[in-house]
Amino acid sequence: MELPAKYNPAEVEDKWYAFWLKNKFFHSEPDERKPYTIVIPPPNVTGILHMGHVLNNTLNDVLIRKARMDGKNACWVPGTDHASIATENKVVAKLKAQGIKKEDLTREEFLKHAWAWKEEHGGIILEQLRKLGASCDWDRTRFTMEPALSEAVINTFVYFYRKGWIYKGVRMVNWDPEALTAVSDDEVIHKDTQSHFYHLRYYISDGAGHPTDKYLVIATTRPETIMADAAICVNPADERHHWLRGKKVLIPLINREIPVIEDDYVEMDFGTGCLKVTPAHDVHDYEIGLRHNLPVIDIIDEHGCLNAEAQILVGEDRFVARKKIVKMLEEAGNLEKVEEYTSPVGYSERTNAVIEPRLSAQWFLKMESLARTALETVESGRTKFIPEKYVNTYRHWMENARDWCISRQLWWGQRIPAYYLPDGRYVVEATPEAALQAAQALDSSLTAADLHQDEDVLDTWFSSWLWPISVFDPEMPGHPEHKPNRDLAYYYPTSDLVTGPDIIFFWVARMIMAGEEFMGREPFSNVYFTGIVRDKLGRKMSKTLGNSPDPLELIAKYGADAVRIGMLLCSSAGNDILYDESMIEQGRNFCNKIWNSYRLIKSFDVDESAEQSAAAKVAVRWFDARLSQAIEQIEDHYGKFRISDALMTIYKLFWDDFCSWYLEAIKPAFVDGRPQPIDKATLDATLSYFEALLKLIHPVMPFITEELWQNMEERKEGETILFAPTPKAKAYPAAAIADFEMAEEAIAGVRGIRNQKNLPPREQLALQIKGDFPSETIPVIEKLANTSSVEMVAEFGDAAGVNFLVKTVELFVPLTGLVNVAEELAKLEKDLAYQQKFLASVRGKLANEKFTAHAPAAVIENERKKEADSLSKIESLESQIKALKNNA
RNA sequence: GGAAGAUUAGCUCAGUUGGUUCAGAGCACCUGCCUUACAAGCAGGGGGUCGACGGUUCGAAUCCGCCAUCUUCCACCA
Repeated sequence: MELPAKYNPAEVEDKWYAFWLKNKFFHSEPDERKPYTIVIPPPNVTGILHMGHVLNNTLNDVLIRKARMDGKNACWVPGTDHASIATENKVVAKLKAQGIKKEDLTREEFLKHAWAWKEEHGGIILEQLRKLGASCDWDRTRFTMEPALSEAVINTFVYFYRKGWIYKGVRMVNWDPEALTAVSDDEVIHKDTQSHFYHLRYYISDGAGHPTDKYLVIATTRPETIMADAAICVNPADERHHWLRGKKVLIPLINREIPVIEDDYVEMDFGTGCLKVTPAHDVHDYEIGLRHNLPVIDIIDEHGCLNAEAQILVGEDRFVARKKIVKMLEEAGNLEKVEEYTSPVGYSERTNAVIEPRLSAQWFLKMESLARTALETVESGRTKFIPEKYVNTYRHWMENARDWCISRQLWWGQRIPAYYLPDGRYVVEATPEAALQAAQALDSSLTAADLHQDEDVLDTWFSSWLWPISVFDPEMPGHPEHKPNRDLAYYYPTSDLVTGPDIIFFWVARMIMAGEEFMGREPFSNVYFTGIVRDKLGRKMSKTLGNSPDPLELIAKYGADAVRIGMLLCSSAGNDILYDESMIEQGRNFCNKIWNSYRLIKSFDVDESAEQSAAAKVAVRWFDARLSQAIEQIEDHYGKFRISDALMTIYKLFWDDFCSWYLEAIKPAFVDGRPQPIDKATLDATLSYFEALLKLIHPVMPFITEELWQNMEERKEGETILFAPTPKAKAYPAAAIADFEMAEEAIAGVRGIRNQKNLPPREQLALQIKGDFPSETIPVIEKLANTSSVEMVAEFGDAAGVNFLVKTVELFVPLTGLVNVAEELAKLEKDLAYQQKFLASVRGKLANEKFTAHAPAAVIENERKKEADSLSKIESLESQIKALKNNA
């Protein structure tokens, strides 16, 4: 079959992926081999593939394919996350577009819509991962809200509740008025926001609720909350305000009387030194309120609008109310001044709504003990972080972990298994039946209809923290006495986790907690943190900027292998990825290079009786060694998770060493316009090298390698490169590599002269070598430098020509009539000057007694060698200069 | 405000315990080539005071101090 001159990925990718699937090559079952396990960071069930996924899953796939070829039982478990807030938002938006309001639906009706949405959009992203070549065990696909995994979540809740670590409490939470739910501290993003600082006058009350003419001034950014004020607070040490002791002041506009109190919390030099205390709408104010027994007056409803408690502006949105009340205050004479002010404001990570601190009843999980254990897991090195710097971040968070607010006021998610009795007491049980039984133990007259389940669902992370356990054995979480099933016993702990540092607390830390709690050990050995994919200007990829390319379009345009290469080329661990499409072009070019090298090899005619040429013999000896050397380097890189370095090593091995040097050296010559046949020994060696290279690059480029590997020879039914063992390094003679490098430099020297002198490539040159040179490599030099003769000589004679050095060996190309003596002299003298300076510095070092006294022997030895080399080079340069002058 | 990390070629990054001729790689760039696998290619080439200053040392890109700039994380003074 004739191979086209360009590799066409579209034709081969689907074919081989289907072949892999049909043969269930990705499927893993426990056996006697060593397991290598990865659980996918589950993408949002309704998400679509973006560049971050491409990076993450390419890395995952490289690791899993490498492990598979290393003979391990590789298992990559895929799945999706129900992503409660994100998904519920999408469903609400979709319903809104259809004119349906969530509030008009019952919980059951809404969930029906949500499940329908999930059925329609869920799993798209998993299909997309196949295009990328991800070798997931699709038979093991999981979903965090599938029945078994939901049960695991509920059991976990019950478990921690019984343990006394889950409690219900009224707390100031971060309220997202758009998603209508509390979100955790970690889901709030603080951004500096331009706003105003309003200075307001509060008049002192005469004791009967009437203003006197004395007043104090407070500064606030939130004038719309004054109706919820419970006090004015000053620092007890602030003498400016001592006259206010025991006084009461009137809230502007509504004239409610509140006391002036004193608390150290107030900074004297900030604002006016007077703080309005609004316990219902500010975390710190709430704490001051607790200390001083202040009433909590809640004037903002769940949508962020003022409620009846506010008395004025009832029903207005908080930001509208702010504008209106400023005007009202101004008219009433209470507005002293307005300053421009930039302050940090919390935004919801999900909806970008301004977070409203709000008091509400929520469920919490105590973190103290879990965090302590999980910190030890990482500090002891049982779980390693790559790069290591994230251990610091992790430690800091773990040492300051606050209790985890696990309830969310949503419907899409696992509903909290707390059941309320009519009298307000509640029971926590895994099922309604168990709950009824428990409730009847409290009050035997109760029936199922009397119980009311908590309306809230659990934070999504409360299910994904079980992921490395629940994907294998969902009965394990919450049941420490349960005996792990076969899968869990075999695959847990997983090997490596590849994820972004942005979810180190959300997910990584909590998986470690759950792993330690339920399995008694870490969930993974290594966590490889990728960077964030940015555009080439360093900006985050976002829909609004439109700087996020569609990975599927890229795959269609360049091929999946090229996209994978492109992502890996610009990614080193822990650094952000500045994505640039030219990287993917480079990947495509590499595919093409591999493709064409194969076309060349395939074009060889073999002559069984032919002798191996001298050049081929040298090249084979060298590449054999070079391959082993490169394999050692590649393994070393993989071992340190330096994936892009491993890739670059293979890339150069393939392109530079194999194509540019080896193939050029063994390529049969043309005689009378026809290529000569190649000898069998060389062809066999070449094919074995090519196959080794395919195997080495397969984890990164699965498609083209399978295509060519299958094309190389007739393979058995169901045979695949996926399980071909990773090539192993053999012991090799270092001299084979060093010798060939000398030849490479000699060739490059001749080519350089040709280039400089504008000599046509066809014109043959002569070459003379003086010194200790590996003469067996001469046939390669003759071939690749296009020389008519290469001789080892004792002296160069007196012909005109150009000299150059390889290490300390002198080489000479006679070039009668083409040499510009002045130019050559200048060049030589420049080299000489450099060498003399270099020699002087080396000798200076050696003459320094402190150096010879302190430096290790090896270093001194090396300096002496430098000195000798330099001397010999100087001698050679001087003789060249002399010869050139004589010649002129 | 606190912490961590970064700063090396035009760009993205390596550079391990201070010592090989150590200042590197890939891309980009420049010059010459449509040479019989590949112009998505071949051959050759230029390019950096290792952020600034000071210190330790026989010797510093590497260790220490300080400053500058950038990134991220944590906290939020109304």
